[in-house]
Amino acid sequence: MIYTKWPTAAYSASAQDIAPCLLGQYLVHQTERAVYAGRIVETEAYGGTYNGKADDGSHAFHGLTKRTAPMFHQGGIVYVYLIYGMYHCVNIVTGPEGAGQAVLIRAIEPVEGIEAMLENRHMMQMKPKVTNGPGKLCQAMNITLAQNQLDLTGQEMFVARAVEKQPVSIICTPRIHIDYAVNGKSFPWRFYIQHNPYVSKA
DNA sequence: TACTGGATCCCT
DNA sequence: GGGATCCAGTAT
Repeated sequence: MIYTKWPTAAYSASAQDIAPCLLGQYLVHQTERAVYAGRIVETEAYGGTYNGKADDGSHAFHGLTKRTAPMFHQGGIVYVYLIYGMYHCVNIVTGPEGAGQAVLIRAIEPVEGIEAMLENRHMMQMKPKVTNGPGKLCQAMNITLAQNQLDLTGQEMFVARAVEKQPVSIICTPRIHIDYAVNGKSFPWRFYIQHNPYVSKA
């Protein structure tokens, strides 16, 4: 499959603006073993402010640290982190240098490399649970800390344009699993494609 | 040097 | 509803 890569300029806007734009686009990870590609169906924006309140649900809220450094990079790189000691989450860094913003990819619909995805997930047949969650899609697409800070203008990982054959409805809700965030808990920064079976539950 | 808890997942 | 599993961040 031929993919048209997003240009650097596409990552200069804020996370909350880019998060819904990523829906329907392809996330591609090219490895020696397989080319993984998935249609992004669910995202969450992190960082910045909403109604004048800082996003205390973001890793960037406490400032630049060793772990969160990629979030403060200029938009257009990947931020991968280890969660609960056993899973990984992949984010698209956005905005100008120092902004501390990123879009978490919460779910994808497998497009290419499906056999390898099933192997990575130890599953025998295609089901939504293969990639309907941030940890699941990373395991399926073999995304680990080895991919942290990758430049999205490179060949290994990138976002590709996709033309939607039919218009899709985008739903906007508060984000998931950030009850610890006093302010950010209610920010309407989760976006997903309505009725898509690969969207995570909750 | 010790402690705490998490942008999750899976099984019970 | 709870356990797995480990490291960054924070407190001693």
